[in-house]
Amino acid sequence: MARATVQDVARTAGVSVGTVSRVLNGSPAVSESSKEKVTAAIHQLNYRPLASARDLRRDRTMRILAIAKNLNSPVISEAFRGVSDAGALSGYVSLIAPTAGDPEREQQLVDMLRNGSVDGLVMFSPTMPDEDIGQMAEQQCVVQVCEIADADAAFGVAIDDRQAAVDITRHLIATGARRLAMIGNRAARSGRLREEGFRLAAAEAGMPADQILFVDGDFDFHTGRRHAEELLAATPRPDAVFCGNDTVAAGCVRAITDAGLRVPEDIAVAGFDDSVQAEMCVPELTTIRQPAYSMGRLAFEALLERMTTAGPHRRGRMFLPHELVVRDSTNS
Amino acid sequence: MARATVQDVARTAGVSVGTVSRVLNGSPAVSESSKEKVTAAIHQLNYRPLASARDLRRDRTMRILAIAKNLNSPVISEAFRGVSDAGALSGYVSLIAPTAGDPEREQQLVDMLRNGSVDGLVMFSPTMPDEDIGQMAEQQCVVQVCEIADADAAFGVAIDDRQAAVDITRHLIATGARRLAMIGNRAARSGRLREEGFRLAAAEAGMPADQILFVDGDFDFHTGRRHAEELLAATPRPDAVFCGNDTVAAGCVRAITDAGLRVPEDIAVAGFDDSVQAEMCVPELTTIRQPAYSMGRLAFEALLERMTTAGPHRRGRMFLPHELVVRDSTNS
DNA sequence: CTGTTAGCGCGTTCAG
DNA sequence: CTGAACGCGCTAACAG
Repeated sequence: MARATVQDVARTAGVSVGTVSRVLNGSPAVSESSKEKVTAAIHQLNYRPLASARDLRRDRTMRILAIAKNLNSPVISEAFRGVSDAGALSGYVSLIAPTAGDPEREQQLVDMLRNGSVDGLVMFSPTMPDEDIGQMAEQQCVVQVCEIADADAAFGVAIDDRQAAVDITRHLIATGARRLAMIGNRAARSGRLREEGFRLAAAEAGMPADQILFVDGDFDFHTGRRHAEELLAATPRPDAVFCGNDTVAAGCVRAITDAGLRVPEDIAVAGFDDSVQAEMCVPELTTIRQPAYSMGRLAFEALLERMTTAGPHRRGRMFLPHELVVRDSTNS
Repeated sequence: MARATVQDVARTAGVSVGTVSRVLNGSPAVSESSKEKVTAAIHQLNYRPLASARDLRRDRTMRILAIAKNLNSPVISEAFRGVSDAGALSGYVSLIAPTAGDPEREQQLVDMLRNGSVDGLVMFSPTMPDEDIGQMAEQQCVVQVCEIADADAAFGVAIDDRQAAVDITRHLIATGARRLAMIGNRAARSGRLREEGFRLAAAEAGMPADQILFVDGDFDFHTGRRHAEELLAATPRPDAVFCGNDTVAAGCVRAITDAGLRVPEDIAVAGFDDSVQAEMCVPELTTIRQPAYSMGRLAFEALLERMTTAGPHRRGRMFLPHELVVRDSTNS
């Protein structure tokens, strides 16, 4: 049997399509008896309003799309949960899609906003240049989470990555670190900010910039492990390593341990994100906790504002407080 | 400025909407000069066809939706990558959404197929009863990956979880295990199958069923850790633990190590999935590798068949080969 | 309270 | 090769 339409429902219920539509949309202007007949017919025909027809008519979809580089990141999936829960309260369905860092795929997903496949966009780890995001944010319903582009028109919520890096680096220094190193990720904006903070805190403590080791890589375990091996070979050997995230830190700890050295006695290690990796690691990682869920909720609120109200919208960055979590991978 | 339509494009290009539409859809029956004028107008007006209107007219969306309990699972995200890549080759955009195990949210997402928001569904970890899936698979474009319902009309691709569990349990036994234990997850179908295989292999080796320890929990680190602590308190203490997945195994290893025992000398531990956790763990985990990416690709192929051809479709289960990966968490 | 009707923007006949 | 016109399924405005 083919798909039922409002027409079919109206016919079987013995009413007009207008009445069916009113029942469907919860209009109060329907008699009890009509409502019953329509409800029965809907049930009998197993009818569902066709999304595309409804969307076309209403000029909105009640769907939003989140775009991220990958879905494995605990921070992203937690933030998306916040987006999703907040969205559900306002009747929105939240979808997500990974780009794998491919600009073409990202563009295709972003186009879903432009062509009206979704009402709004939440961008987690954009590949496109800042200007493009700024231009998009000028008129479109887009918000950013975690990674915020340098664009005036855009709105984004994140933690202050630079300050968080300052905080955790200060902790390393306060607990005895003299020769600092960092395994970072310059491909990510947050990675660059963390590097900035790291260097700021080091300079503040009077450490000569040319004695600071820095290696660049991805946010993954193998990166951490391999790059830590490089650092171990340096002379003088660093006595503290700040890693761009917990997974990298876990790789770093692994390399140090495999080399027969102790964490934190020989080398202290700090991570970032307070993901489950931080607790899985031995020793457990000192790290920075991000309020990811709240970030997601707040991002949706801002997006909702853009989707439902005209005129100028909230702009700029919203920073949420982070928290230094001290565990056993650093000295006390 | 308001959104441009085909009308606007036609007007600026000095042609009819039909011609615009033909250009848009790559029809060969358009003169070169018309095509140029239309292309220029599209560019000038920054025009994009409205998805809902196009979907309504064409009666398809070229979008598919994957539904999973959560997005953090490495197997799921890898399988989704397979779906996504295969889908892209056929022009489909793949989206994914987590249910967090909430049946209501799952239903809402499944409804997106029924109301035509997407053309097809890939189900990873269904909450709904098997009959519902079977009924849905009867007429709808749905395929399953990893977790396959007991329903004739459905199609799904996975590994043979039971056999994989048999394989890895045999390995434990062959390398000296005498008192087996398992930390499983009966909430998941795959978890139940792995338990079956585990018990099968144990029985095959002549181990009395009442001497086999089993504890039930989620597929996460804390479950593994907490339940391993229980197992350590048992008398006699198990000398091998098969865990429902790698993350649980990592928790298990952690509890054993914290208790001052050695893995694998005192207690061997086996995981499942060959996720990155297996390599992060110390010692690295013996585990079962799933061809997740291929599973995703094949699932999409089957889905495509359902979406594009009428009549009866492929049914039943498709099992892909798994692989026992022996590392240091078990004896040799 | 209800029925009728006019589009939403697009793809696709069917004439020419 | 092109234009005109219809209708996809639905909601909302209007008339009763």
